[in-house]
Amino acid sequence: MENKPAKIARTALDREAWIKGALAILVDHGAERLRVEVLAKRLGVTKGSFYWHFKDRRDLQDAVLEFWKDGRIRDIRKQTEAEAGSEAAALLHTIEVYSSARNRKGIAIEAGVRDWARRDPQAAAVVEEVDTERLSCAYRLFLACGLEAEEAQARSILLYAYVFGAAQMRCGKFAADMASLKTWIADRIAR
Amino acid sequence: MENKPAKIARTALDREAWIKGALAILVDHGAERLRVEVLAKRLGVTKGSFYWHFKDRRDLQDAVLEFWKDGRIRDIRKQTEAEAGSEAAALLHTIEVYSSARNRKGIAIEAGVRDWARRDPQAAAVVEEVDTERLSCAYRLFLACGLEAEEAQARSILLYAYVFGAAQMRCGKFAADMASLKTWIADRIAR
DNA sequence: GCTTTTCCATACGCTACGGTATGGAATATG
DNA sequence: CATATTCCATACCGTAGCGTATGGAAAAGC
Repeated sequence: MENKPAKIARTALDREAWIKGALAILVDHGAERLRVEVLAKRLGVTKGSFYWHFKDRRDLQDAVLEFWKDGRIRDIRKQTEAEAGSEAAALLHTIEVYSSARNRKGIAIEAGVRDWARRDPQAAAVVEEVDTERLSCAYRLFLACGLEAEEAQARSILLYAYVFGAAQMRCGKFAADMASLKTWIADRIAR
Repeated sequence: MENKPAKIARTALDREAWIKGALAILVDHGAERLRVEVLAKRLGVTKGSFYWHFKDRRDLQDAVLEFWKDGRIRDIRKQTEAEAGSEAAALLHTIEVYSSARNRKGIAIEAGVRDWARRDPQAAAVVEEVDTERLSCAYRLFLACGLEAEEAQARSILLYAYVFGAAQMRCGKFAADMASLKTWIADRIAR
């Protein structure tokens, strides 16, 4: 009936702290479970605090989406920076990063947002913006590799469809050694 | 000797009618919105009826998953039946069918279940069973095409990762003429 | 015709959650 | 020191949904 701490010394929360907590819930329990009171409890406060920082639940959701969108667009631009001649390597690197186990957290958030987008128009709009940006980045790299416009488009789509599809599949019982298979696949897509 | 008038004329509901209704809700609003009272209202009855046919909400969910699994396994086996020599065509046909707009309903249900599986262990188990069966079917076709075991595995995974990834992407703003791009991609995967 | 079984309605208690209203403690500010 | 602002707690209302208990009508069985 006590035991309030469970967290470090409480400093004042700001919007970003709430957004970070919201992302954690998104990962652990999905967008549907992103509830005001649940989030407040997670942060060790009550919803009285929440409604100080946000107008309502929708306000938080929009803030989370905006935060995610900005980060993803910054990231894809950084990942696809390539010096002349190293564009093919950048493509393989991008596939690696975006489907790597060491990017677990990012993939989990991605899955949560993408999942969210299926029922929420605002989330869908943000996902489409991010997807469009990513496809454009890959497209530029493929063009720089000397491909024709149409093949560059097709490969870009194949690249991202594979990456997101793979993250969603359960094929543990089908293939044991994923690593070498992924290498083969990445090559098939990018070269 | 039962008749099955669609909705208005009140005939006694059976388990399957509830399951079909549940699938409709799954498509329209997602697994999270698959609620007893909502479903009952959709079927024009009250939940008093529901609890006669099902023990509880979980009982319905399990029934829906079982129903879906059986259908999907029957379907993939049928789609990948191929006479000797036409295995490559069967592969292209499979890609076509599973990513086609004329399979809209099936894709929508698929998305709902796959989405559901992210938060529900029972759903996850069923999805894994279905995925494993599908991968095995594709794998057999690739082998019959003369590929080595490892490449057949890799292509099978690429095939399904692409199909499900594509269904999840929003690339309307990126590419206008999807049809020809999809043909190119299917070829890249299966040949 | 009477009883039993089938299928559904109604009513109830309970929990979770969104949003509001208001007070209160801590900190900053003059 | 006094006041204002910031940040959060508490209390409350309203709705949605789960599961149960019970009754009732209609069909099936005898």
